[in-house]
Amino acid sequence: MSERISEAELAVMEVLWEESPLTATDVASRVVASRDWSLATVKTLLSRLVTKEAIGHHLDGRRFLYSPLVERDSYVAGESKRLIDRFFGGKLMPLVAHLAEQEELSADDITEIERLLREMKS
Amino acid sequence: MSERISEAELAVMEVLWEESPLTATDVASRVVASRDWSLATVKTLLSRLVTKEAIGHHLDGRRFLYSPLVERDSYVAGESKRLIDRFFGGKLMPLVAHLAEQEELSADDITEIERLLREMKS
DNA sequence: TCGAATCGACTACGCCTGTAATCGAAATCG
DNA sequence: CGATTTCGATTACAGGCGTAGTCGATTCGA
Repeated sequence: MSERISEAELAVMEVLWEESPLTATDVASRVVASRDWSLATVKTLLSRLVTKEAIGHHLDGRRFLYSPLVERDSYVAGESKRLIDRFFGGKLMPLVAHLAEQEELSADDITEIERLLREMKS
Repeated sequence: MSERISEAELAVMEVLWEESPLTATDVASRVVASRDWSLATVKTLLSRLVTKEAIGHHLDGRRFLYSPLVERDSYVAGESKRLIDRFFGGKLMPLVAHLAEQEELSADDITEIERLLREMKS
């Protein structure tokens, strides 16, 4: 099952998560906004992602249209869980505490989170 | 500044964060509890960590004693921030919301977080 | 129709990572 | 003292990753 998606590949995934299906050229032109890559590089990343079954492609005339097979939400969930498992014994609370200590959450942030939690309880 | 610590190297860091200074052999015997590595492997990881300046060593007789140079807290903070920046636009709230949606938060977790937030407000 | 552009496939190549083995110097054991 | 163990240092090597170039086929433009 799902191999790990690398940092560079992730930039490609983000593009496809935002809009799909896209051709390799379309992906490249969108990805170039954030990374200075050649078309060839983007093509390599696309084919590696196909191999990993993170994205799929189907022929449209003589080129491929690429689409994500992995949902952003589930990928993000997996990565979040990895982090929390590795560093916080699988518990979210210590993460929140940790972040709270590090960066100061604004009073508004706190109120917002509290509201969210209250909603979640019902 | 600080190069990235790899997954395997992290297992070594965890040992040293728990107890230090330690000799290579000591680290190896502790790390073997979780990963099935040879002493040689642990030594390689130690020397790579020294190169990366994630740990330091000083001679004790004819061997080295190794100690972390990077604090666990600041490393974890960095990794957490990376994740939150990459996936949640740098804001904590969406992470909490996300985990809530994935149902990775128990009712107890929520109560605990609420208590924590209340403390933080004062 | 013929050259130019484009496509996907394949190849390249250096660095990092995981996982060790080996080597020479030193120390310890007998 | 000589043999064995133990250290750190050096070397190894395959696979993944970042970053691309090249090639053969196709299609498009003139």
